[in-house]
Amino acid sequence: MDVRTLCLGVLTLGEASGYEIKKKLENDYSHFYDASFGSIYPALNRLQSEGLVTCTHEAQARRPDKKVYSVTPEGRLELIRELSEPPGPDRIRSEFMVTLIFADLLPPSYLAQILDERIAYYRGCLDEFENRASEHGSPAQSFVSGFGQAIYSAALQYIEDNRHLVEGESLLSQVERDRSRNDTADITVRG
Amino acid sequence: MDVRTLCLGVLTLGEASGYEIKKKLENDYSHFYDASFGSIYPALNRLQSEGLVTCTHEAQARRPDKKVYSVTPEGRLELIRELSEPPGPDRIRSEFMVTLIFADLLPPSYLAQILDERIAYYRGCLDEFENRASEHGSPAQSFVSGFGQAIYSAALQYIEDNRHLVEGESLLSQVERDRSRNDTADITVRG
DNA sequence: TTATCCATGTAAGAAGTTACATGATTGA
DNA sequence: TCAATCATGTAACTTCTTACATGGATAA
Repeated sequence: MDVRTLCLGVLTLGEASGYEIKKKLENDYSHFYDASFGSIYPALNRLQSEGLVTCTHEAQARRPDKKVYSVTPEGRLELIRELSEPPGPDRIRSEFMVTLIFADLLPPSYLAQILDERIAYYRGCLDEFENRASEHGSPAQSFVSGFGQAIYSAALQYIEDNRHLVEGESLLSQVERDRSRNDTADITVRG
Repeated sequence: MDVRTLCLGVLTLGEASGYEIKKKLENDYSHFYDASFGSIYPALNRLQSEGLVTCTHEAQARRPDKKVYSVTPEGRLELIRELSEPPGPDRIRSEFMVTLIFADLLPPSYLAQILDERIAYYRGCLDEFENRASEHGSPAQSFVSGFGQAIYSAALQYIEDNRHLVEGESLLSQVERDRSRNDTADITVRG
């Protein structure tokens, strides 16, 4: 699976320009894959030279032509062929988790900070998932989006429940800190 | 975060050879990062030339010398400096999830197969986590391992509960199939 | 006897990112 | 006025993987 296949896939969901493909990946699928312009534009040119997509130029005032790509029948076949290869294992690189392996070397205040930031990040992702919940075209897309939600939700819960293991605090002081942090919100202590 | 930093980190947990670093990454941390020999060995040589690790040669009969690396005080400082950079976002590439986005294009039997395989994979990972549960050196390492467990557990549960969305089966036929699949095991239908 | 483990290393190649070039429009 | 959005593209660079070279020991 490379950027070429990814573009071919996005285009089967509807015609789009390179720019729009990038946005779609950022907004909808960035949790499972991403790509930069520097790889998308060459991929589209290659797909076109292979006859897997066609391109129509939309002239625009004082701006480069918008090149809108559509998948050809051969392109659709090629995508199916690619997707019929058994998917490789998920590849994850988490600097965050690697950092925590070495938590003993780092100051507790710094650890608290990156844990807080990560929690905020997951919360933001979950909010976005909920905002987009209505946009899903197919059940399959609901499945994929729901998977992301389930994972982030589990990650959030786990970090909240277990951060004391890296911060080296007693459970008691943990609860105390939660109390002061949430003093304007509901106070819930999870079991 | 690159392989160089990763090696430096693993070596702060105890001296090791390149080969042993690779094994340790495979066994303990492969869910968050991995690296091949082709990147580990050059990284170790670079760390040595930078004075961040030292190396002792253990002669071995009819086999290349085993080169055992240890972190120097400067190496430890350098690691702390690296880890003090705020960790970048997690990068995930999941061919599996990308494939499912386009489930509509693929035969249900194939989808069932890759879903089954993924479930088996998660089960295997969870078993391994449990087998290694006793080996954790520090609470921080328990945290990291537990995080992996929490994620795989959530992923497994989600796929089992929602696979009908991609397989296009009715919930009833789903339950029927589970029944026949588990006919020698406990039958539990999750709500 | 066949595969896997042990043990290090290099070179070629794949795949991607970053930075740059160009430049008007629109909203804060 | 400052940043972001729209819009495509190239070139240099980084980083890692794969395949190869070498080869005995050991377990199935």
